Amino acid sequence: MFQCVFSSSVLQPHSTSCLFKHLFYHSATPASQKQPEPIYSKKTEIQRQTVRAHSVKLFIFSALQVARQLLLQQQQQQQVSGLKSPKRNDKQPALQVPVSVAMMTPQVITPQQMQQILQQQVLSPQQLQVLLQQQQALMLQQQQLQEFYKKQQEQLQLQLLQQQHAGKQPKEQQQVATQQLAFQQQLLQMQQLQQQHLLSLQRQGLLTIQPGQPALPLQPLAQGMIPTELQQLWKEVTSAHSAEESTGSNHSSLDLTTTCVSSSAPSKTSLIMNPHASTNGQLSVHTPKRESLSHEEHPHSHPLYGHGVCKWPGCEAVCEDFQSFLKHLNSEHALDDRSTAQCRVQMQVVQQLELQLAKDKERLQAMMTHLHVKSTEPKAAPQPLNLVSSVTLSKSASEASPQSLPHTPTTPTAPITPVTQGPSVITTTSMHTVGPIRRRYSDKYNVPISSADIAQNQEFYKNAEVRPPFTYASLIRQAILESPEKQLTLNEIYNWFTRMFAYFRRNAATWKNAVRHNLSLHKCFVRVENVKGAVWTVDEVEFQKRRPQKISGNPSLIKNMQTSHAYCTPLNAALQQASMAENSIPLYTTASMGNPTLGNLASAIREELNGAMEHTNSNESDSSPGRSPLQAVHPVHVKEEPLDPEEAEGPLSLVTTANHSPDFDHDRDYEDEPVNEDME
DNA sequence: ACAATGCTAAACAAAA
DNA sequence: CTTTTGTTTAGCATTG
Repeated sequence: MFQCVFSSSVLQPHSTSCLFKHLFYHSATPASQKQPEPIYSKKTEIQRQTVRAHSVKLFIFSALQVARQLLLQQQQQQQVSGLKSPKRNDKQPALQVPVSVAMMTPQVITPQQMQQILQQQVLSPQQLQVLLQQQQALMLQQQQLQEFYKKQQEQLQLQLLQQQHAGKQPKEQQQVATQQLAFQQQLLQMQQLQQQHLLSLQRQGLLTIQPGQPALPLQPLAQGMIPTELQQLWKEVTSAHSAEESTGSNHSSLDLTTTCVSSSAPSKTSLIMNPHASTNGQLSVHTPKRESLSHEEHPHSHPLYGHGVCKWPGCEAVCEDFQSFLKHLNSEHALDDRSTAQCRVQMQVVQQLELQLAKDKERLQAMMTHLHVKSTEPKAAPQPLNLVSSVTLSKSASEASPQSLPHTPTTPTAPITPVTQGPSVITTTSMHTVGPIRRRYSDKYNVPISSADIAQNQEFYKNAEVRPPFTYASLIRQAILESPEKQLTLNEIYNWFTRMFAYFRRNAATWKNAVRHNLSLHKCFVRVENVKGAVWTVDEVEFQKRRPQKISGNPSLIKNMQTSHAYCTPLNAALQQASMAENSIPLYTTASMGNPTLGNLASAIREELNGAMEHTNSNESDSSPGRSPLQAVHPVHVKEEPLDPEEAEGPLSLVTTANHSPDFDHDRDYEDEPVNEDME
């Protein structure tokens, strides 16, 4: 009965590596829809275009870097000149500030546009991620500039005041004026770059500007995506685990850099990233420079410093005093690819945890509601409500008065991402509850992955409407083999699909047809007449027959594997192995039982409540079959040497806390669930 | 260019 | 008669 909560069908964060190109094999478009979504042909086109997008981004980024440096220089000079009490005309500042706020507002993709992209699944996850990061980086840059600009204005005011009392120094004034001009030019340049970016997106057809929205015009910040929304969207296209833990990643270095490059500017992101949200220094979004600055006042409260140890993820360098720590911070964790990569990973960690917590809280609430428990849980109760209300508001609010609720998930019109996560609301509170995570990820360089990861990942597919990267045949086989009798009726297979994958809770007609089609088509599925009808079984020999072909014949899977096995959480690896190396009969263990951790405890309990723990298959299998976890981190685009098929034969545990309750979804009819994938 | 594979759509039939 | 189950065919995309 609790399963019904899955219908909330929330897109969870997941790594790009988890969202394989394969996932986008199909559009989720119901047959009834008039406009068939772009599928294959567009895909290659987009891939090509993404390269262009990349270069645009690179361009923007480098321009931003230049601008940043210039600004820093300017700032220094400004400070110097400020001390010398430069003078100005009264009119000057006003004239020199033609750079309006609007101008500095990021040309971000609107939520609608983003949602559209997400829904159409036109972009690969990687591409989406890139886009999002791009947008985010742009905004952060702009916010930084904006902040600096404000400061500058204040300084000018100050100078003006001083000028009233002091003598005049036209020279200084001119200098300042030129600096101002330069600054404006930088801003202009940035603006143009952003427009270029947006234009390119449009040209590529990735963005379709809605009629109501001005094409290029500067949208007020509130209309664009606020950082929290970006975070949310990012969450939707990135995964639970640390995608590219790129110590050695050079390909994605750009992405990484852009993501965190300028989070020093106070922004709404701080709602999420606020170091105060984390007491143990898990969050480290601020750039080192900034940190050193901002924490000089509160020397011993640095979230990255504690017990004489640098708490930068994966660092743990010993620093006797705070000063040496600062030194270490600036030298070892300067703004470079590595730091930003780690920063980004940390963001993902946090986001994933936030999501997880939010979801489980919501479940708890729903459970309690269902059981008519007068909730006394102080924390859990209010939040779901909060979220719900925000969503109900969002539709009208986001369009009517965008600025009214800045942190509302200006929701995407789509049913795809219903309620569940308010980006910022939960975050701050939730952070306190999750201690161990940082360690987990900081350790990940050399620590084998635990079954918790696996369970977590399965949860992912259970809850995120992401198409599993497996063929129907693999899934069907999976379902059948998981059953105690190794046989299932068609309906039971259906139920397994809907139970295990949120994706299969919609478009039932389509995928059920596919299931039947596969059952009939493949010899490996054998229909066995039964007393009560017929059940389907798997002819393992037959199945393995096709296997070698499949390895070479399903390159998408291989590619997925290549990209994922290095840094993807093990479940993905395991699942992929399951679908790829189907030579080996996977060992089905309930890993979540053996090692109930934060991530899967709730689900374990849930399963238990359902009385689903019928079989504890003691087929002991190492959840992470001797494969090396994440030491090597590779960018998505990097082609790695093909995975050795032998390696895939290792024992793998597909966590399946099987719930064979036949009336699994009786309370919920997934059939013909209204799918409004099109934007209104 | 071709074959193999996978997916969707759809027609059709038999059973429930 | 409707729905479910099962079979089959066709067309498209991707990959090697």
